Amino acid sequence: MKTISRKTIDRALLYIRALENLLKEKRDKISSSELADITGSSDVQIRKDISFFGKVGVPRVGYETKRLKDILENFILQDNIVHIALFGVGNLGKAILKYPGFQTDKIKLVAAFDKAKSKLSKEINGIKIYPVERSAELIKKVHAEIGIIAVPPGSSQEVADIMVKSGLKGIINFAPNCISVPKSIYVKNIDFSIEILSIFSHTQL
Amino acid sequence: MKTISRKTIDRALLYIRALENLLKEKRDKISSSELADITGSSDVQIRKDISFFGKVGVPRVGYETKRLKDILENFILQDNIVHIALFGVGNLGKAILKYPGFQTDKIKLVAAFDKAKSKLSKEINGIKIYPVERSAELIKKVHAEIGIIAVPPGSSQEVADIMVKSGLKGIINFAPNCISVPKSIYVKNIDFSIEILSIFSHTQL
DNA sequence: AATCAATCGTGAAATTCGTAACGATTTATA
DNA sequence: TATAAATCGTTACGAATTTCACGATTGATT
Ligand SMILES: NC(=O)c1ccc[n+]([C@@H]2O[C@H](COP(=O)([O-])OP(=O)(O)OC[C@H]3O[C@@H](n4cnc5c(N)ncnc54)[C@H](O)[C@@H]3O)[C@@H](O)[C@H]2O)c1
Ligand SMILES: NC(=O)c1ccc[n+]([C@@H]2O[C@H](COP(=O)([O-])OP(=O)(O)OC[C@H]3O[C@@H](n4cnc5c(N)ncnc54)[C@H](O)[C@@H]3O)[C@@H](O)[C@H]2O)c1
Repeated sequence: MKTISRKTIDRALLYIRALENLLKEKRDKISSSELADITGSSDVQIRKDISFFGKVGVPRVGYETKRLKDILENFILQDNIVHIALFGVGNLGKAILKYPGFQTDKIKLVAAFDKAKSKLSKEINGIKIYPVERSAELIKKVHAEIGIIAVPPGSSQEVADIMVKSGLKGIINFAPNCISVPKSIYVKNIDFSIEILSIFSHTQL
Repeated sequence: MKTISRKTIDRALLYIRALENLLKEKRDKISSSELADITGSSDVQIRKDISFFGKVGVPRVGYETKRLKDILENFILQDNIVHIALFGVGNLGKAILKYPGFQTDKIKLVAAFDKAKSKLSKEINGIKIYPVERSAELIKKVHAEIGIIAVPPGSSQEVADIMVKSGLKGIINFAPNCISVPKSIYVKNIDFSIEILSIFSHTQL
């Protein structure tokens, strides 16, 4: 049995997003080369990725948009809804609470926590903000799987520890420092400054 | 002459960030394995990366924190200051304008643009918000190199086109769709939803 | 001074990944 | 129905990346 690679999965998520947009435009067929143009990948790469899922396309025609999307989604997401817990309702946290992309049929932000009394018991976009002390209890109740760190870097490790204790299995960390967690927990760091510097170095070298 | 790989550069940016933090703690020496623990990399990977820059460490001792940071920075950033222009001052754009990480000695957000009349001529964190029509003119004046797309997905391509015309060389795109630009322009897409789904799939598979 | 332990640097092996080449399949059409 | 054109799927190849293995260097210790 062949195993799917992480890179293929991440690209497949891009394909899914593109396929959703195509469906909105009532495009019911798509070729690998068109999908490549849209996603910035290559046609061969796309066919190779898709081949993992079996023979999905038909020669001379391409892929059926809906069917391809369903196949990718079924494999990667399996009808799951991802539940998110947010830690830190400051400037970034507030934007995230208001983000419509986190209130869809696939992803739902279901809990928000902050340390500051002043932020508590407010409600943003229908989500109440709770004190961090209640996070373990509430996260278990709502079955959140993924946590977002949007607290200052000095508090990110402390919050990460709480997240692990609360049973979250994955973390997205916006604080500009590394956190250490058990290796069963998956962490993705997104550091805006590093992204900018990386892009800049791209444009230079 | 060997050329440095993109992956090495991106990891080096992580090393630099870690080294800066170590310097704040007055740690003047660091070994590859300690740096590996902090950054989540491996000690061999780190030595291999650093070896591109020559013989920097000393056996039995490790690396001199400041010297290593300087070497990495000098190579990758060369005393440059990166100037950023922001497009779209909504929920996310406002958070970005207030982000201290974009007002440092290496990175400066220098211009912000929005389409909506209501956002204009306000000032956030010392940065005035201008109408998009003035972007080409102002971006050239302040010599911005990198642009941030924080407008709704329906407007991202339109904004990308303006960015290219304005002379920006790199783009970070937070809108959840792909944009097409000349291939001399480097684009980095950051799609929060895809990141979440990717993390989720990690925790599942 | 000799020895030991820690750490670096690096060439080689192993792995992962992307690309290219090409046969197979399907539809359109003469 | 035979041919042509488009597109898929797959194998083989090559490039890039990581990991391994180990020699070289240094500082500490006896
Ligand atoms: N503002 C941005 O656009 C931006 C961009 C990239 C990264 N970041 C990073 O994201 C994080 C948040 O940024 P921000 O601008 O929203 O900061 P902020 O200061 O506006 O908000 C931080 C929030 O975290 C809360 N907090 C502090 N310690 C806490 C703890 N232990 N538990 C729970 N909540 C706690 C604070 O009460 C506050 O509400 C920071 O690490 C920042 O570096 C921010
Ligand atoms: N809010 C979040 O946390 C978040 C997270 C991830 C991604 N995003 C994405 O980032 C983008 C911005 O999100 P947001 O929540 O700030 O949206 P928003 O609606 O709050 O703000 C969008 C802003 O863009 C401006 N705008 C619209 N068209 C424009 C144009 N052609 N030129 C210049 N300005 C224009 C609007 O006037 C508005 O101020 C969206 O694409 C969103 O999907 C947002």
